[in-house]
Amino acid sequence: MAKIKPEKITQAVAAAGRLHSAAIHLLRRLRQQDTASGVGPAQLSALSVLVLSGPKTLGQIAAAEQVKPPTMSRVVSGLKHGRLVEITRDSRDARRMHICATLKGTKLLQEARQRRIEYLATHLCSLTKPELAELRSAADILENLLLKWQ
Amino acid sequence: MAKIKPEKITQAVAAAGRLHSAAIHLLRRLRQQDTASGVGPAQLSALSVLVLSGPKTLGQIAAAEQVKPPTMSRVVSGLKHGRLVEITRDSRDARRMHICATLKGTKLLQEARQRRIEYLATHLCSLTKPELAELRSAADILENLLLKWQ
DNA sequence: GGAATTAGTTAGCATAGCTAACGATATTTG
DNA sequence: CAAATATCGTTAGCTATGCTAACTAATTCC
Repeated sequence: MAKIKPEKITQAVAAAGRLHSAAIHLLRRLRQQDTASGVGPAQLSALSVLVLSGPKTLGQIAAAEQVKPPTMSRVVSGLKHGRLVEITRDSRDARRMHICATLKGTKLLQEARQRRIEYLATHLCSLTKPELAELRSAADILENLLLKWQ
Repeated sequence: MAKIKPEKITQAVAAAGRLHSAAIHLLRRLRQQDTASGVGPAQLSALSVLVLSGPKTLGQIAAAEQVKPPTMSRVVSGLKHGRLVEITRDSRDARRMHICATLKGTKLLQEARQRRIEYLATHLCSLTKPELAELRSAADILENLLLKWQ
């Protein structure tokens, strides 16, 4: 590990505390919009993986959601029961399953996502343009960092 | 409602989408650090309200956590069982209870928070100073907005 | 062919969310 | 003052989501 200036650590800790708090409070608000979707948070989140990144095996979704396979097994079972996903066996490896969002599932997720984004965007409109640009840029920096750190 | 330029709405929606995604991915990472605390997420979060904002009634914590009273009743019961909070009756209104973090609860929360913040700060150190400053500023803008919007 | 590994499931437990219904206490009102 | 009403919290009972341990089935490795 490279040596890091103490000054930078101080700044990083300060930024971390604020980011942490802001992210928690933001998501707590947006979560309220999800009740309209009629599916639970875990199902909605798993569905978003499928819709945004295409078909996956059960293990892949579990890894993406940072959850153990038995948990995801039940979540997927719920999605299947609601006809939000379709499941096919892998022709080469019969242990694996390919899980794919149905049209109904895709629509449901996009509507849920739109509710969250519109709700947030409405409130963001009370900011100035430079503030908005700053938020967008900060979100990009953070997403980029998260991609790297695993 | 005041009229808003279409251009601004476009910017707001773009910022909303990125913020949403960044916040989700960030908290998903940080959440992993909490297993070390030995208490569930709802208990930890309720405890943070008490430690950061002082003693509260059950209804106040429920409102702060955006949860219904029966849910918070059970969460507080768990905290009490773990001796993380202390409960006293209101002398003026016997229906109300004052819930207060114990020393043990305060320590536990501060350690849990420190694990999250240190973990995040370590990774933030790979950013440049201007990027760090931008993140901090964005978090401030967002927190300020969240305070107002209720 | 047999052992080890891998993918997913089942069983059983704990935590957390909800609504409905209840008890106890305060407050308002006739 | 007494009765109706409102408020605060709990209990009961449901669903959803997280885990580990133990299992089945399929594949891969020796």
